Amino acid sequence: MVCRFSTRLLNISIASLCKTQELNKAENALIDARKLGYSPDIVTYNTLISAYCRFLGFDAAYSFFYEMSDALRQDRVTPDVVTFNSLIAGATRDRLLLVSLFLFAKMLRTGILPDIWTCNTLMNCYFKTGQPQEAIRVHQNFLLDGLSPCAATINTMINGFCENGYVSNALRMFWNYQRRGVSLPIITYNILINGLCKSGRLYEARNMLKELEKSGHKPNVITYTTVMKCCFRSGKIDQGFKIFRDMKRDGYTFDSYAYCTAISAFIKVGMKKEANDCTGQMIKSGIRLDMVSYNTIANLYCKQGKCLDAMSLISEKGSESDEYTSAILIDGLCKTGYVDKAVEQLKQMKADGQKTNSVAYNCVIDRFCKEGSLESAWKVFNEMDVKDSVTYTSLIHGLCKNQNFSLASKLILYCINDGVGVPRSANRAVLRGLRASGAKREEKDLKSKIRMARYLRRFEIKRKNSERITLPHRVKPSPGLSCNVAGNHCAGLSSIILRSLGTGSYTL
DNA sequence: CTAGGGTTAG
Repeated sequence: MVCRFSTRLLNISIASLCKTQELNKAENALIDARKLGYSPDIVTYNTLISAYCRFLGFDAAYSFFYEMSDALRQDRVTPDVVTFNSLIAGATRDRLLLVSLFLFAKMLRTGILPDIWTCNTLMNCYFKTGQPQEAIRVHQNFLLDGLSPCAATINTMINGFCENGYVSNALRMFWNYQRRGVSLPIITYNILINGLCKSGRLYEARNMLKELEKSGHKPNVITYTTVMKCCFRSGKIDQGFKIFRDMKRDGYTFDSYAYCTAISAFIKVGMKKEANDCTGQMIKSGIRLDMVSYNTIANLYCKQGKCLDAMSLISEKGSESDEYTSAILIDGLCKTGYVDKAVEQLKQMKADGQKTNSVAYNCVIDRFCKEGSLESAWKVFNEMDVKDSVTYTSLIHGLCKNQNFSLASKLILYCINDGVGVPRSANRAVLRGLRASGAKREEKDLKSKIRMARYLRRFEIKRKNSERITLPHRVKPSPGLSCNVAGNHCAGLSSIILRSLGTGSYTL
């Protein structure tokens, strides 16, 4: 009895240390507890594994799991379905599809029955790696094996559809449940509002918000943050700030998502005082500042011309930084006249083997263009392996500034052929230049091509918005692939693994 | 334990 109580106490302590991201302390607590003769159970280990996955990545979690295998044996603790679900979720977070599938196979082989959360996590993994068809297949196979979907299953599907551009499938699923009188949690509404906003379907997003209110839910911080962000990205700036003020008035607790959304919008529209005040509030509120919060603060510093402060903020804090951090700092350097330093940083990034950061490159190219150093801009341009709309826009404007309208015109044609859209302002600058330099025929030609491309794009958006995945036929369990787990035939499941892992290389 | 919102460039 005493022992059980101690284990629970240990688990609670470890869980709270994990929550505050004090993983070293959590692990030490486990080590100390074992020395003192307390016995951790599977919950203790699961808590640590999922915290490792979340904060340090899958590799760290898996090494921990591996290093702990002796301890697990000594404590007579065997991994359970939660252990594997957590590991699979960790692999999913790092987009390691094959690792997820491998873990799933290992789980079945160990004789642990998957549950509905295994299904949710595997589906999520397929959606996140851009394979909605396979996600649907997982779903069907799990239902076939007798598991019933839970709310998270529906949410994972709806969200996965939205993320992969099949908002219509998501909506259809939502209305199907709605019609059957299934009450869906607020998360479902938030997912749909976000999906509709991001695909530019603002009218429907608005209706979904009304639908949420009809359902009896009260919009939460996430709902408001989603809608606020949607306003900013669609240019309804005042409406966005109104939501911000309403949230404050109604006493919603701001988290770092809400703060960062508002702060970034303030910065973008040049409301310096508000940006500063809001940042001050965020810091004073005592919420834990994560990487995105630091990126946002660094961006504020840079936009105030204090990019050296931004750099020391990031380096003081030590560890975490990502491609946003580099882009923010490099842009800061460019805009305060340290282009050479920015170029140095680009080289450093490449040397460090970081994944290509086109935003950072775009910042430098744009700076060179604005300075009129077209040659330097081309040099950076040629070092990029993925060019995008912003890259071309900067160059087009740069070329126009240098009176090289025919090359600018060629770039626009190249973009049209490649399906890369550039803003109207870039098109206009080139057309104007061609006209002024007397190239009437070229101007007319370009104009009609731009018009045609615009028409085709609108058409494409319309088509895409109504696109739906057709569901595959139900897969019949095939006895040959049957994987008998504790008397349960996981036929559909094993076929998923075999299909994805290829033939022969893995035995179940 | 596992699902939803936030940060960069023209």
